[in-house]
Parts: sequence; structure tokens; C-alpha cells
Amino acid sequence: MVDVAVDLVVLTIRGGELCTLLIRRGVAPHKGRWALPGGFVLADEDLAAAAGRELREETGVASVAGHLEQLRTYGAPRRDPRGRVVSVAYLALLPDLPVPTAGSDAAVAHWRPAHTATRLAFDHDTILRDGIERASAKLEYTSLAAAFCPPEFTIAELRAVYEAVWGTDLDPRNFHRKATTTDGFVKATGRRRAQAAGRPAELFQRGDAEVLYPPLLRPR
Amino acid sequence: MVDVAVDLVVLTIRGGELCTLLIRRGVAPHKGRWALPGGFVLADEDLAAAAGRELREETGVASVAGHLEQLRTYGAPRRDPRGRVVSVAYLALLPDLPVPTAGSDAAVAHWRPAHTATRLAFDHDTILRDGIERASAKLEYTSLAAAFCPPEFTIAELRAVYEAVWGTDLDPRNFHRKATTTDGFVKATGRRRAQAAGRPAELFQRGDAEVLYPPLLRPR
DNA sequence: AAAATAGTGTCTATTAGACAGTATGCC
DNA sequence: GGCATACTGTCTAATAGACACTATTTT
Repeated sequence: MVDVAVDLVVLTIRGGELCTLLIRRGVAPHKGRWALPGGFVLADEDLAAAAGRELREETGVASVAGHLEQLRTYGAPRRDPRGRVVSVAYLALLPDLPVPTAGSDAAVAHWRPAHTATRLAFDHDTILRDGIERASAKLEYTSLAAAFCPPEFTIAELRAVYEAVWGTDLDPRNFHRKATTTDGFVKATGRRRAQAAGRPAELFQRGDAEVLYPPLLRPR
Repeated sequence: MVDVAVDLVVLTIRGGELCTLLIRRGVAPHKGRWALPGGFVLADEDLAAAAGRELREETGVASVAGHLEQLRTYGAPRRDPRGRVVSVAYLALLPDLPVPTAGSDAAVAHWRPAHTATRLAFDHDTILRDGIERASAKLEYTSLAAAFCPPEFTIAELRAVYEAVWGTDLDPRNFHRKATTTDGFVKATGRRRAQAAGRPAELFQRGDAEVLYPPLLRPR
């Protein structure tokens, strides 16, 4: 008999950088260390429901926008000094929210750059790494990048998602062509949005396709 | 507090068909139904170790050849009528073995066609479906197809893996070119193997690359 | 007009898909 | 020789990457 927890890798794009939600632990073990948000699964609760509940409690997000999927399960016998805890990690992708750190929990959540976040509690370094790698891979062959964007977004915003997650620059012209011609990726709204300067960009919504074919591969 | 189990989606190619290892349950619940092999994780046992142990017990395979990876965790509150059981599913890919059903367990394992296997115990229909989908997807962008083959194999055998898993025919000439020119996919041994008829095929080993770039995409 | 950002068009290299043709074995 | 399978070469269409150029806004 073991305890089952869910841990959350919550990713968003803030200021052109991939960020993850971390909480500072107020109690032992690993008191004072940064950790992924999470908690124990309730007696009669589904795993995905527990992940959604923790996400709401930590971020205040209804999670209607964005995306939540199971990442991987971590169950090394001594990963938690309190005893045997098997943790089912979930990956959440969210648009940059106006209320990112409003936690009803005692511990307040903070956004931290995801690529450099390290020395986390438990095995959360590994879980975070796995989450970033999953997100990077899924941007290639799914339309999931739009989960980082508000309901209506410009092609430049969509490109910024790829650039932040992959840590590379992409050619704006070629990206525009790929995004707008790949079937089901984005849907034109006809509306436009004015920037600080320059020609106003057309606004798009997420398309119907889950899978991009052909995929949008990372440059090697 | 819940029980944690591992369930195994064990896949191989037999007679040009994708097959999965199933056991007939001898005890309630779901007595007499077909089910994925699996069992409970021991008190101080790592999840991957438990999966490897179950694989050995059910198949007698040392699992040195082949491939074993975590698939996904299934934890719906009422998925097991005995109580709360969270199951961490693993996916194993094996070459067609001379001793496939030698089980030291009371229940004997049998190979069954994977694509048509259905009406399994618990939520094992879903787990098997997810395992097949994972294998199909990973053939596209990894060199994992070789895990289905013996240490030395012909390009035709490698192609048969793709055709069995994807359920499609591939052009032998184009596949040969793709397999032999994609960096790190296969390594020539210089040896040949005589068939029943026709020119003997060159024997290859698995290459160093984990990831295929560019990928070998399923036809749509 | 200058600057800035959005978007289109064009050229080239690479790759996938179709398939003719050649190589090398067994009967 | 006939047949079967392995392998190579060639043509064409689609796609990615590089980048010139046009469009539409603010200052």
C-alpha cells in the first residue's frame, strides 16, 4: 500500500521565455526548497481530476483554456523520505495569465524560467526536464502550441511559443507560411490587432487538427 | 493509501502480424477473461524493476534484447472491483521468441493478434490500444523497430515490422533506401542470409541513433 | 519619410513516392 | 532459363530553408 500524489509541470510563456510554476515548500521534507505544485490524490478521486483540482488550487485557473495531460509516473522507493509515494506527474500548458500566482494555498506559487530552474525538491528536477522535453516534442507534431496562446492570437505570438520552448530562432516568413498552410493548424478570424508599430497582424484561432501533417520539425 | 500494480503491453511480430501477450485469468475478478500480464509492485521495488520482473515471470525472457518503457498510468477509482488499484502500464517490444509462452506462473501466457484483441479484463482494452498507438508513433521518429528484430536482421524483416504495426504496405525499394541512408538507423555487418528463394539479403544491426531524423512518417 | 512589423513570392536543396531496371540466389 | 527476392537508379512532386520584396501601420 502506497500513497499516490500528483505533481504538476505547469508551463507558460512570459516575456518570450518558457516559465514554470513553482512553490516554495513551507514544511519538511525539503523545507525552503522550490518544488512543483502537487498533492495527494483523494480516496475516491480520479488522477486527472486530482491534477485539475491542484491546478485550480495553485493557479486559480479554471483550466478551460490551455491543456492538461498525463506526463509520467515516478515511483522510486526512496524518492520521498516520508515513505513510499508514487507520483503521477501531469503537464499543463497555459496562456500567460493575468493572475498567475493567486494561490488559495498557504504556499504561494511563482513563475520561474523553466530552462534554468534546478535544485528542486524530491526528484522534481527530473520531472520538470521530462515535462519540457514532452512539450518540445509535442510542438513538432501537434497543434498544441496554441494552448500557450489566448483564444485569438497572431502568427508572431504562435512563433514566439516555438522559439521560447525550443530555445531557437525561427524564420518569421517561413513560419508564417507553414502555420497558415498546414491543414487545421490555425483558423483565420478576419480580425486584426494593432501592435505598437508596424502593420497590424491578422488574428487566428486554434484549428480543428490535433496532429500536424507534415510535422513542424525542430531545426537540428 | 492504494495498491500499485504494473500491467504489461508486450508486443512482438509473429507471422507478419503484430501480436500481444495475454493471460487467461484463473481467479476472480474477471475469471476466465483474457488480460494483460501484470502484478502488484513489491514494497521496496522500483516500478521499472517490477515491470521487468513480471516480464521475466510471464515470458521467461531476460529482456536483454527488446525494449521496455513506461506507457501510462491508469487510476480510475473503480477500475478494479477489489478496491483502489493504480496501475502503471509498461510497453515491451520483443523479437519473436522461440519460448514465447513459457510461464512459471500458474496462468499460461498466449500470443494473440494485437489489433483484434478485445473484451479484455479491467480497462485492459484501453491500455492495449494506448500501447499499440505508442508503438506506432515511436516507429515514426525512433529506431525502435529494431527492438522487434533479432540482433541481426534484413531490411525486409525491418520493413515487416513497420507493415505489421502500422497495418499498411510499404514500397520495398523506397523503404530500403530510407533505412540504409538515415543516419544511425542500421549498421551493415557485411554478412548475408540466404532465403528460401531469391538473392540473399544483407544482414544489419541496430544503429547508434535513438531518434530518426528526418522521421519515417506513416502514410496518410 | 523613416521605422517597424506583417505578409507574399521565388529560388534552391532535400526528401518522398512511383517505378524501371539490374543483381544474385534457387528450382 | 525461369522465377523470386534484393538492391540501385531515375524521374517527379512536395516541402523546407534562405531571402528579396511588398503591405500597412505608427512616429
